[in-house]
Amino acid sequence: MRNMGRTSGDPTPDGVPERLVQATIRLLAEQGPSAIKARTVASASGLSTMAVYHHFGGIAELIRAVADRGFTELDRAFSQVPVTEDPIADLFAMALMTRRVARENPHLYDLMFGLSTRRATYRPLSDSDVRSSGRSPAFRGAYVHLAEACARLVSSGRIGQQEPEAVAAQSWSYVHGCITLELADHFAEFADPVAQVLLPMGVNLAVGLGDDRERAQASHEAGARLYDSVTRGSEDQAVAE
Amino acid sequence: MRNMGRTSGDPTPDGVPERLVQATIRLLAEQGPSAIKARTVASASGLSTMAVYHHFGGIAELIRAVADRGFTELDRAFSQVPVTEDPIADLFAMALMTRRVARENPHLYDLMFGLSTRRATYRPLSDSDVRSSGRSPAFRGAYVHLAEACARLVSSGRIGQQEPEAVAAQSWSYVHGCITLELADHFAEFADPVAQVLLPMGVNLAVGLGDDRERAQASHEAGARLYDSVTRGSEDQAVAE
DNA sequence: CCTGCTACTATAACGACGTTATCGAGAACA
DNA sequence: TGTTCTCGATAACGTCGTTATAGTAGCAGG
Repeated sequence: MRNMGRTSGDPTPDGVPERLVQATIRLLAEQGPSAIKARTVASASGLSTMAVYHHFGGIAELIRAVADRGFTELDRAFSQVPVTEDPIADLFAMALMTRRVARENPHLYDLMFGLSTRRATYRPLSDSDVRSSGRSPAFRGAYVHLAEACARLVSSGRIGQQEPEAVAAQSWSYVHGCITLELADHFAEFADPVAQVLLPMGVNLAVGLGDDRERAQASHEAGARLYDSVTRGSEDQAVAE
Repeated sequence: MRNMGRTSGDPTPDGVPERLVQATIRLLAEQGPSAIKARTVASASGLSTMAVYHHFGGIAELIRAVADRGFTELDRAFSQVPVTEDPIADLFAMALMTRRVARENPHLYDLMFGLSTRRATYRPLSDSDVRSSGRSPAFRGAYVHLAEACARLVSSGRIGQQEPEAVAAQSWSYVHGCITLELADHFAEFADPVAQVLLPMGVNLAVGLGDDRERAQASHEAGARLYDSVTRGSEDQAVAE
């Protein structure tokens, strides 16, 4: 609650809050949200339950910090996608990145976009952890990647003249909907949900936005190659253990 | 757990399980998921906590029954949409219906599609409440409306020849993504998320699937009229209190 | 050295929760 | 009437989030 427990060094801080957040993320991935208890995360971190309350204020704030960490990881995943001359390929690569992050910790993704962690509690949310527009800095860091890619797409003239925010909202809705339904096992009838739903739907959306089908199809393949090159290059460097 | 507490009368059964489910739904809508406790739903139903365990087995099963009731309401909402000669208009009306159900009880919608209620617990899910394909009968009842509309769309020849299941998955993903992001306040920048995101994106998806933009636009307006006629005709008869 | 202060943590406790054991009320039936 | 069963109320147990209390370590000044 007071400071971060570290005097210097920004990458991979080894402070107590960091240990609590990472232990919570690990419990979330291994045992689901029902395993997140004050005593559980404390003992998994080698600490007492008081550490949770001194550094975060309670379990609710811890969970919110964990969800925010999820957006930080999404931001880092988006940062690995290079900016090419094909905005739709970039968007496809970001879609596959989002799916990778979601599948690495489905419960964390559920926490990031669920309602229970936002306004469920009685907080007036006028605190300092919510800065300018009601969303956390980590969230906006990830969102600007999407918004900038959509802005590049509109300014390229490849699709019709329309608001970049609307394009971003549609792209985001399509990816988020696909991922959520896949995580909830609603795409069990598809052997390869990416090849059968996510990517064809992206091509359809691009065509609906005004792109040519051939170019959209080519961007889909370019985006898949972009994703492969990025993920193969870093090869589980994001896994912390 | 044993019977339904009623001897006859299928519509609006007044048994104890029904009272518990409706009390839970009401608490969910008014105070969020954190208000769902055994003592809370019991006292809200004028009963003791034992009623929950006699009829459901525990809070987890109650919540699952509540989520299933959500699909029952979605099924009933879809049943109110008539089958016209314009499948895309029908799909637009169903999309608006889904958004209406979701906004009537956002936390219930979150429960229906979240991960926490499915495989979070340690159940092997080989029970009898999951019948044929891993989904509840109520879910499949709602889903067939979507699947049949997509089958009508494909067989109409209006879009390209493609698998109806893929069309259904894409339609579902798009609507579910839009609704989820809107419920999580991620569309706060849009004054009218329906007119600015949901409906234009539906037109784009229809165009991407192979429809003409003019016909898709006309179906969008026809679907909106269809939705208005249905909802204005029943006018809060679904609200149980 | 001791003293006071700060930052943080462990221990123990309190109230609330999910769950269960036990028992009583009422119906069905012989 | 007696038996059995269903069902729900009461009370209890263990766990949870949270808090009060007390303790440890480091540091400044004497």
